[in-house]
Amino acid sequence: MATRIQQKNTAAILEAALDVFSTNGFRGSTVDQIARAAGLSKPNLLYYFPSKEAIHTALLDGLLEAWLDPLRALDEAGEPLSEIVGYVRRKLEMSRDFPRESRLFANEIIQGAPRIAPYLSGELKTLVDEKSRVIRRWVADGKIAPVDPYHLFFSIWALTQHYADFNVQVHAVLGSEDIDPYPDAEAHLELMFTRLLRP
Amino acid sequence: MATRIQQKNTAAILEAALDVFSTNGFRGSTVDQIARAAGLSKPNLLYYFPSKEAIHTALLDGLLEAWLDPLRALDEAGEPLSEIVGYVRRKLEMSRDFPRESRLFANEIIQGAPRIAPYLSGELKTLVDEKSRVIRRWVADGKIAPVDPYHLFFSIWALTQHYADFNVQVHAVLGSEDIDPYPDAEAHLELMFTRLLRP
DNA sequence: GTCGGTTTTGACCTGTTGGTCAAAACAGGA
DNA sequence: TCCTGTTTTGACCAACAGGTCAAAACCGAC
Repeated sequence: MATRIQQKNTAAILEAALDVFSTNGFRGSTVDQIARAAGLSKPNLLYYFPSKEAIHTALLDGLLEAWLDPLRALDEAGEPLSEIVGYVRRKLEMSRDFPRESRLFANEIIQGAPRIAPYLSGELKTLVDEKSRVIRRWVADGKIAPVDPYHLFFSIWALTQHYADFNVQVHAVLGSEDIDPYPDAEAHLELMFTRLLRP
Repeated sequence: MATRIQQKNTAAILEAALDVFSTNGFRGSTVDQIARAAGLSKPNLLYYFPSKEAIHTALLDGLLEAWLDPLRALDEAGEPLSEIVGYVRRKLEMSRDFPRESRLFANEIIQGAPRIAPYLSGELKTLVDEKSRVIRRWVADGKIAPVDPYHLFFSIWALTQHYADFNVQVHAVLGSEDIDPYPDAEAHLELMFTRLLRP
């Protein structure tokens, strides 16, 4: 249905918008900014998306879907500790490979989640509830040390997303733009959760 | 020097601005919004602060000072594990008692720290470098388990600030606006760092 | 090449925003 | 009470932002 030009331009717009929205927030971004970054004129951009809001929504919709995948992959049948550490690793990889998406999400939540509150208390909560039961079962079976499953998940999110959302601070404190904090971060997080959960 | 009226109004403005900036970011906030929240007219507000930028700067300056205090209190002469757990506890209390300040800071960092980059690689880095040496000494003396000091601090910041910055998500996932997540959070974090650092 | 649909653009409109200014209202001490 | 400095305000401005529109440019099938 969509022509080649349409595909190319909508992709360019979403790419540019991700850049702009993730560093300036929704209200802090302008349509002109996005248009320039996408190499289009403002009216031309508005030919592809009816409004600034629509671009933002399109980005969020795409993001929220992908956001849950790593947690979905947490397998009750697997070896508990390595399942959880694997989840941590996947989340950290997402932080490294998609930092703009992480910041887009963070911006949204910090500002009170005006547009994604239903998602949080809907899909997200449902999935977390479900996986929390898995964690509890593992604890009950003595396969991992006792832990509050909800705060376990909060910890994982906080720790992994920190490296994307606060990367400016991480680099400033480490003292060099050039070193890659992720290898050390991965080792550190693996250590943390292993020590926490080892029965 | 300042009259009673001046004191009252500048205080009201800063209080209102903290509310507005922390939930909307700098560009997302308007002077009118702040003025209304402070119970003043816009020109009246601009009689006390020369510009929107000036209000924001005043807030950040006040914040950055207080931000370092809990870390400064980390005492090399104390008992290592309880010093670190104490630091975690202080940071978590700040998250609970000053969530708007935390979000103001988070907004700033996420958006690339345009106005506080010097602080990050200056005062903050200096202090972290210093305290990292303390951590390393504790590790070398076998008083705590081996750990990367920088990533230890990142972990503490990420975990504690998460409860302020992402509190909407925390409450959505926990399922009720009314329960206070902090008691459980504190227990969880104490457990985490104890298990991580116990020699 | 021509023709229909697609894509692009310049000009424009409306509401908002940060900020100014001169004048009015309001202290409160002499 | 009056007088001087402080505080407050309504009216205003220029820049900017989101969005519209009609016309122009462009494309690919015939």
